[in-house]
Amino acid sequence: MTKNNNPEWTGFENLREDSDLFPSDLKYSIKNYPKNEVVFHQGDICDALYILIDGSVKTEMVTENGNLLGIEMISAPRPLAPAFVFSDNNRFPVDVTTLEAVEVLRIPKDEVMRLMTTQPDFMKQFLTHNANRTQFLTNRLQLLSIKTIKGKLAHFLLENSIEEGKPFEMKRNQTELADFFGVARPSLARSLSEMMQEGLISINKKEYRILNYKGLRELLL
Amino acid sequence: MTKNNNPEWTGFENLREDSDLFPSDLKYSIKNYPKNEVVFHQGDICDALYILIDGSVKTEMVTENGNLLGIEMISAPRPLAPAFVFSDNNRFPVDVTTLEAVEVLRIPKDEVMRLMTTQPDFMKQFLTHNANRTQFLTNRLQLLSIKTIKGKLAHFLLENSIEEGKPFEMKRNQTELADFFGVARPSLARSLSEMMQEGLISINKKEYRILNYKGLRELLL
DNA sequence: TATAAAGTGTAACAGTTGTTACAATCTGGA
DNA sequence: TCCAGATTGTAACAACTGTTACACTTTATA
Repeated sequence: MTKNNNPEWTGFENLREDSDLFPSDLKYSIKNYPKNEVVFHQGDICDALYILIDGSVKTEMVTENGNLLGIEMISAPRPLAPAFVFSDNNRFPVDVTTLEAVEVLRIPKDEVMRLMTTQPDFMKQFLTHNANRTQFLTNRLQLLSIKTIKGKLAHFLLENSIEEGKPFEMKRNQTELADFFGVARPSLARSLSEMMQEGLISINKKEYRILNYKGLRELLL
Repeated sequence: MTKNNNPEWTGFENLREDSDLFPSDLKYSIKNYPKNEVVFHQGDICDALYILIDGSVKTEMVTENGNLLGIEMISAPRPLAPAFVFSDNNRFPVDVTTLEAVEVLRIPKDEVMRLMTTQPDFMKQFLTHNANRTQFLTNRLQLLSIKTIKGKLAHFLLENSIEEGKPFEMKRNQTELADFFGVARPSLARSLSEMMQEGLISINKKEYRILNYKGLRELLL
């Protein structure tokens, strides 16, 4: 679900050199941020296209009650909330926080519009990327609409396991996973340990393994 | 939240006549559906841009466990899941069901691409619309991440009330509202009646009124 | 208007989750 | 290596929600 090695948004690696995607006179600026710094706050005006060209960040949504809802972890190169450049209420929907030192490219809105109209490849990439982001959001919706924690876990684990029986690396710790699901951390831990006792899964540090696919799928019924 | 009188997507009212948005040789087709018919199933391939030009539909997501999650009600004119034309996995994320007799315009994907490159106004409208849809989805995410039913209700009511003290019309019945929140109908009814007894709101048929704004906001803390 | 269908109010109970608290373990950096 | 902070395991209890069932009311339509 959280593929960050997606090749769908390219052309930024060698930005300072020539690029097919960009005209040579493109106006842009670059800004650096250290580790664990907030790049954007939820609600900030989004008046330009921001592209993460180096490093990685996490995004999370702050609920009115102060609870966090983890959204995703993003590795360069990828744009940050690109859809919102063009929305009527163009504000960031999430907090963006660096996980390491980060470099962010900024292209003003009117320059983005120029790119859209003059560079069909850029436009296509932009459209496809936004479409995939929408798909990602509907996935999150589906996950959140599952009512039980075990159901969410089953959905998540089945979606993330590459192949039957093979383990995979869980990139989130329990706290982050609980935020991702929008549940309390001890509740998640309880569900995990119950599923281990039931022989559905095994966990060794960050290595998760599904032991009983059929049983997991039944949690979704 | 569910504004359907949004003027953001126009130019389809007089489609059969001339339109600034469309070249005269645009290839398209039109299809009609009766009331209570499924126009698209979740998972159907989305190989074209579909625009609702008459009538209204509802969209809902079917969870793996068979539960429904109501998404929104859409009135013409508006495109249906336009983002997904360009996604890598271009499938409808929801069931689309007619609420009345409906007319749907279909523009093939390559024609959409031609429009995007030759009609800047169409492109801008498309981008803005998709941006607003993304915003809508993040709003749904935020709503779903609120853990208590009363919290969801408070969020929803405060967002929908136009002005302090003035009532507003609730367009959904309890069953639909429960699906919208992703909760069970009797649980929603219980929360509603408790909030009435606590003097927070009053309900008369479809007319909802907030009696105590401060109290409602406290449910979000 | 009569009648069926849809929508609503409510209750009891089981099941799940949140909260809080604390101990145990792991991990990164001094 | 050692220590402080982060992460995880776990328990008891309260709070909340789901499930099921049924009566009542409203609405649509034959």
